[in-house]
Amino acid sequence: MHSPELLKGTLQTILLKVLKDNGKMYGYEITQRVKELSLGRILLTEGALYPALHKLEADGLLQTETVLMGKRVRKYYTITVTGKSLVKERVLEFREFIKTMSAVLQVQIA
Amino acid sequence: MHSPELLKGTLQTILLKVLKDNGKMYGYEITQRVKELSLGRILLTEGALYPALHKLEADGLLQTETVLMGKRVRKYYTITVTGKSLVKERVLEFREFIKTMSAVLQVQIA
DNA sequence: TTATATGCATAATTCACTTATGTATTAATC
DNA sequence: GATTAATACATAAGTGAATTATGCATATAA
Repeated sequence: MHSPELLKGTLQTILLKVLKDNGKMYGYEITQRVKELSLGRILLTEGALYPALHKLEADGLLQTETVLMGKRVRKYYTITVTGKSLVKERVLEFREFIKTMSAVLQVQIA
Repeated sequence: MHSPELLKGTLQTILLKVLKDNGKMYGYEITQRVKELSLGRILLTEGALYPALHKLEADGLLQTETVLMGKRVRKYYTITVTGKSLVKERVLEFREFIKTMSAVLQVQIA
């Protein structure tokens, strides 16, 4: 597991990117996908996940659709057009950040 | 300038690494060096810098020496042995974090 | 002489996160 | 058949590292 400190500020970007790449997903599914992609190193907590999703929805970056699976509720999230354009920026910004940090820490990346 | 969100959690690592690489330095000097290394993209604020330096000193990772330059006070910081071993870990941890994030965001690094 | 740069410091505030708690269904295990 | 783990959502309280604001003081440039 990574130090949670480093994760700060990356959650929105992660959520938007995963939703952009995987289409319609629900919260729990996102946590599993992120866990998988990160080889178990990023475990999203519910207390961070749901408020973040709600905020992204309120900001018009995601839209939702609630579905009843048997007796259980599932809330599916889809990225909006605005969300897609933002995620591009955010990922670019993250790459720039990595470059800058590599220069400051004098480390080789990749 | 980078989104300040991403910087969160990296300040201690930056301070320790810069001090490890450059030997004895004072606060203001560190801000200038980081600005230089980051090509102006990381501008450390005093409100973040000084409390962080004080904490690192309190934790035994840095040690200080106060010098009078004319009428002006300068507080020089040096990294301790404990600090040196920690900075190795932290930089490694940051590299791991980059790898993980690259996998999650599906971006090419370097 | 007035603004900018140098140099340190701390207090109030913000905000994204962690931790804790709550509710409920479904599947696996014993 | 009962209990545990996994699935699925949600919110509230607390934390802590940062930002913003403020304060003090010297040195240099315009």
